[in-house]
Amino acid sequence: MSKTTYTDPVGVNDATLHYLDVIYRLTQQSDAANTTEIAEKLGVTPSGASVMLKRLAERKLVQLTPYKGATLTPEGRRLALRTIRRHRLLEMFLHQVMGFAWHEVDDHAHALETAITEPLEDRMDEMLGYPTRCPHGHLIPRKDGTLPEVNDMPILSLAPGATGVIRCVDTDNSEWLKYLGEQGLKPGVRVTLRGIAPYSGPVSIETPDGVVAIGQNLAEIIYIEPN
Amino acid sequence: MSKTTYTDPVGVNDATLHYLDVIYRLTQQSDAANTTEIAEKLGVTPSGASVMLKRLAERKLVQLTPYKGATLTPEGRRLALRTIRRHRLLEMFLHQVMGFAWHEVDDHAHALETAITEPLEDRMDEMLGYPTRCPHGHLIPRKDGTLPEVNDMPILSLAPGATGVIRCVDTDNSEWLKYLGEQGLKPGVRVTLRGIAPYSGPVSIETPDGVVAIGQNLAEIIYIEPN
DNA sequence: CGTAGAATTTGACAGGTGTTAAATCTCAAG
DNA sequence: CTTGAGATTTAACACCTGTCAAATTCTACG
Repeated sequence: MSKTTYTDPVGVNDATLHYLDVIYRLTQQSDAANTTEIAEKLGVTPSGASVMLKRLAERKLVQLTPYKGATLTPEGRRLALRTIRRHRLLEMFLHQVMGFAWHEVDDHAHALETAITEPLEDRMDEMLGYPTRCPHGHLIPRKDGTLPEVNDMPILSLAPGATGVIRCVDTDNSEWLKYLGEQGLKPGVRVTLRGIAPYSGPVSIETPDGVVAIGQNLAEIIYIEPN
Repeated sequence: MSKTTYTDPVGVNDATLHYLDVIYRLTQQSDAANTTEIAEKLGVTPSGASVMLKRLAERKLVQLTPYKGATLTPEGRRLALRTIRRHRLLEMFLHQVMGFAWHEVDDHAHALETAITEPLEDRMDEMLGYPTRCPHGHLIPRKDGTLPEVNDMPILSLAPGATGVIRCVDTDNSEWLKYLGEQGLKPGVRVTLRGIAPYSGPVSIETPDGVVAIGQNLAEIIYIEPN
């Protein structure tokens, strides 16, 4: 048997990569990722996550402050970014090449992200024309771990009357994605913010197909590049 | 987190599927797969394989006769055929859609075969036009577990002068595949057997590009459909 | 038929990832 | 400053898959 392996040096397996991925995403929004949040995202108990975090810390993949939270070390971040790059390239591939809808790709990509090999990653990148964003607009890390510079702003941070192009719809809720897509609210679409009703009221957005009104919970995941 | 799962009922994980896959292939050639062979194919020790086989037998996936060998149960065969179907569809996809060379696809497909989801399997099948064979000519099991009927014969079983179309090159040795491909000996090519030198001498095969001579070890993996 | 050598299994153990239940820590509110 | 709820960790354990070394079984040959 040939036993050629394209995977990383020993000890970096699926579970590890999923932890690093989740920690990376959580630390985008707060300083450190807490155990319970990590556990929730991974579908394990907090005690299980706690044990695993300690091991990841021993392996120098995360910086752990007990009772406070976890952060990635440079090596952990490297691996997380690699996984995220693969995830988002896969999403793009599934959408553009294989014709899956944008709300379907996350789950499939998740199943594949730790299994694909580097030549496959590179080939997808090439076939897709070296994309910088996934179908939802999230940035695809480059192979060197850097991220493209962008100017995405929450649509809710703009004043009514502002126009721009939707760049990112930031959620992993596939039903929300499906709905927003049906309303024409997806990356690449030029929109004008028409109004935000007070007291968490509806947000009116004008698209080429007309004006749509959505709740603020949905509106707050939409990011646009103002023009 | 949505946690949608596309994987099988509990307990059928990567390792299990790889065992079933290997046992299936080994039992194509002999009555039962022996422990040492299985261990070799999987890159584990015979004792490890022995332990695992006992567990697979407890789970009713293999029929085990101690000291004799293993056979698949109907359920084991079902899972093995599913994995093999996915492996061969992946090989076809990697070759036809993504442009990998036929000697490169086996390793990549192996890494993915236990990770892909059913919708992905179906979509690949569709994109490929419901192929019946992988790039090397192995049969792709149908979803119901049946296999297409074929009339493949070892080229060495024919008399010199016989002609036919190469249908299968039966090896997982990527160097052999590369070499045979370079010689123009791959599925779909019409060939004529020119001669077999005695005492394990070279085998002469005429292709549209000329006559090539290869060793009998290579010739015996080539199967043709006589015309 | 006996026996040596190969194949196989068993036993003892390890490492990874998870669980539940109990202990411990943190932090903000009284 | 105390305290109690919630977050976190620890302890004890389970399951899977593997290892190595020793015991066992099979088989083919003299």
